[in-house]
Amino acid sequence: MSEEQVVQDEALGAQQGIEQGAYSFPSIEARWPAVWDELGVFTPRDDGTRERRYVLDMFPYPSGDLHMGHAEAFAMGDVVARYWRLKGYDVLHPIGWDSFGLPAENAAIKRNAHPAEWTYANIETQAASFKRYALSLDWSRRLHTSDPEYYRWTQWLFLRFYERGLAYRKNHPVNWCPKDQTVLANEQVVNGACERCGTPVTKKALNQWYFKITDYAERLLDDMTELEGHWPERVLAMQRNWIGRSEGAHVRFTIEAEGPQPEREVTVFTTRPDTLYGATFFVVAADAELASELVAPGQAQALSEYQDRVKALSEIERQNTDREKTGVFLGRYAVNPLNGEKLPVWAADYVLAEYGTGAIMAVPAHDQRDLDFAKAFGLPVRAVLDTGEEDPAVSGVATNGEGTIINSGPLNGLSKAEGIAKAIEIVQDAGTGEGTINYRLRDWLLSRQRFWGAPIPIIHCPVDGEVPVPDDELPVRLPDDLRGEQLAPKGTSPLAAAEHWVNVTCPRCGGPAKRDTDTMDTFVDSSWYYLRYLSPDYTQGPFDPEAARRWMPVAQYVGGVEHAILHLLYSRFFTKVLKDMGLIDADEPFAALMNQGQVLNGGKAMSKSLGNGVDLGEQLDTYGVDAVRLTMVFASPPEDDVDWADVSPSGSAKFLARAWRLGQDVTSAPGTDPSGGDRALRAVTHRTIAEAEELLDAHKFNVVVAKTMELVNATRKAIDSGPGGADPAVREAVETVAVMLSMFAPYTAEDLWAALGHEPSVANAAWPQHDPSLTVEETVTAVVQVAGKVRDRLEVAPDISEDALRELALSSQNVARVLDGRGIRTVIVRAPKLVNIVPA
RNA sequence: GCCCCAGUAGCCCAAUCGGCAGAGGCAGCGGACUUAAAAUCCGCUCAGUCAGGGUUCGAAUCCCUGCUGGGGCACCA
Repeated sequence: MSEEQVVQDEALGAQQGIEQGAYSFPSIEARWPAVWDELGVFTPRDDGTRERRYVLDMFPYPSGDLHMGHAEAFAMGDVVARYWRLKGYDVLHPIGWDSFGLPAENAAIKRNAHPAEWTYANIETQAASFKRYALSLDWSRRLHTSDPEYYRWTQWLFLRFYERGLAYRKNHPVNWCPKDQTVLANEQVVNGACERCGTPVTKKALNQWYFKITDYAERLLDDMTELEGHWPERVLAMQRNWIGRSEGAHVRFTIEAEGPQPEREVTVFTTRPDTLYGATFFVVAADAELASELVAPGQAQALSEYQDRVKALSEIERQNTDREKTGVFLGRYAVNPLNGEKLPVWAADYVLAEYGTGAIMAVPAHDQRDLDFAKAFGLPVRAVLDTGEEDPAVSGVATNGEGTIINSGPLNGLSKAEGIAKAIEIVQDAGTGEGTINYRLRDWLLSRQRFWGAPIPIIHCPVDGEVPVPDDELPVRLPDDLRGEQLAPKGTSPLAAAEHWVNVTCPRCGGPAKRDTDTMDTFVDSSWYYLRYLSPDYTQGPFDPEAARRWMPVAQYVGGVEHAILHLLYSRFFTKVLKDMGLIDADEPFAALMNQGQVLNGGKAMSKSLGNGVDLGEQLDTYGVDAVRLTMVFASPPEDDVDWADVSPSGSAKFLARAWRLGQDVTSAPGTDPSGGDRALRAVTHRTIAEAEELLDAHKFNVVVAKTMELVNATRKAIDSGPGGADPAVREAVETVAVMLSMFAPYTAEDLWAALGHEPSVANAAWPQHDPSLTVEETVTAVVQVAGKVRDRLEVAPDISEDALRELALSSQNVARVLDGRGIRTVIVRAPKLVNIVPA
């Protein structure tokens, strides 16, 4: 018996299994998964016969079972995947797990186990839940980032980045979470606290690995223009903000010799070179090496005490912008290259070591922070910009807007913009500066002192220094004999304790050497997983470049807005590097992005601490998969939050039963020509199809559900009190309902499709073509307004001429009565819908 | 403090180009069916669009101001 035959027989069996009468979601849910698997409905053909579309949901982290948030996000992605499949695209919709990460490690410590045990057990639980949830996924491409066959390629990519100078190590003060005992990227510090556990972050100087994402700042920013209109505007805004491009100038100031200290140059970054003449002092970041280098011997003690005070502050205190300005004079003077003026050099914590050059020229008259500092230490304030506002020295309010430049020699009389251009010209000619662009973006700190991640494939040799692990020795596997307490955070990586693992011979000189004991940030794993799906078994590289050419970029990416910066920025960075390596053609990984909203309960995010969580499994048991999915989609537009207390899964279940019952009332045979069917119902059907297409393209899924409900209502009416269930239009309508529902309620739709006498799967049905001749109204209601108020309605032909409509409107009794003899000033005609008569 | 988004029936939400404020659902009310109830079916009620001003023949829609809610950034020179 052929495989096809088996499938058909099973489908037939399923069809016969449908009982007349009640809609019962448990039996429907039991009927179809095996059929879908058998048919391979959701495996892309990848043979070029159809246009390819790649739909991707952000892959889950395996912490316990799926929750309501997953249910929402994946329901949305599945609508897109299923819609595109109906439209005839070859859809790739894969799934996998982001399975490295801290929670697994913490669980392992608690249970004296290996993180893999907890991780893979949770993955199996989630996989089963995904299958129950009837997502149209291609399971054959499943991946887990913690599999050696996956992280082998994460390590391979690290080495390619290393070769290109994009991965490097430096000793530097970094964000440190005292609780998780690991470093954090800037992106993982929220309001001075650890994004994950909320512990206030401290600074610690450590030798750490970085990716040089700053090399790509400009492209990351510029290429956003091609995402415009396809990504949520706020995500683009957040990324722009994070990259933080600002135009200005580098200006070199000479620091005069002082005692044993020689003369040297220090560069500042400023966005306002037009105010150079207003500089009255000079400030370097207190925590930068520069401060210690510059300080005159007599002030060294004072600086050191100040630095201790600054270090004692938590990041939260430090970031409080209301704080009094503090600082210490360094006993040195900087020479303003424009006017030769000597400016005292101070160290202060309001200047950030990380931004610009870590040194600024202070222009108190036109910068509020500088002004606050000047006031605190009695430094002079000189206005060089006349903005018409009160003198900042008097008002205490810095004037930073537009104005005319004064007290500034060659810049006098110029506007702000002219002054900036002129000042840059002057310093450039003098060789003391140049126009430049500065970015707020910092390099990505990727090393972590934790166990459950991809080991950094570097060997440290006392002779050869950093030596990359040769490609053919990848993956550098995690040792599998560390468990429980051995994994506990101690400030250095737990891997350091695995001596048999750490001690190796140097690949270059053969001498004794040690492995790098840090692991990579899990965001490295997730920065390229969308490529691995394209050729999950490929062994010649992280992915088959040919497959990437066929499928990239992702046509629709779906996920939460919480990744607006982190994951999405990193993935964009990886894509650009891979393009530079010639491995892919795409500049951007995700052509379109949809952020689904959160699922709330009673106005609040669900959380354990609030005790207001709604259990997904219980919802599925009570209302059925389809009702939960439909509720998610129908509640609001995808990007809006859904408050589970405001919606009605029981209502959804009722509707699905109502739709399903239609199938039992269709008495015509499959394949019946609808053309002789009830005209009114056909009009509703075809209008629904036409509207649904536009609405789906605009992601207004909730409205598509509403339109489907209308069609169900109209069909019910046609059956009960219209032409009856034998009318061919009724079959056409119910078939359309089945196709529409297949995007939101796959089980019910499949059952309905079978009840109509069709072979599975409805997911393979073609998108119905709407017939425009059926959607044309025979008459339309034209509204007649007098002075904007509706005074009459006329039934007219849709193609009525303006003149004819004007005539009709003007002869209306109601209009004459309202006008009451007044003259007419003008008549606006918008045929065929409206006439507005404006009285004199 | 700065920036962005959103405010439409009791509630969730619709409303192409500026053209009848209402598609759908929840809740509520009434009716049919039933010995009764559930389920099902049918029907009904409900706002003038956060407030104020402007543009327009005409504004939920465009502009300005404010209020409320949500989000982002926050000593970034």
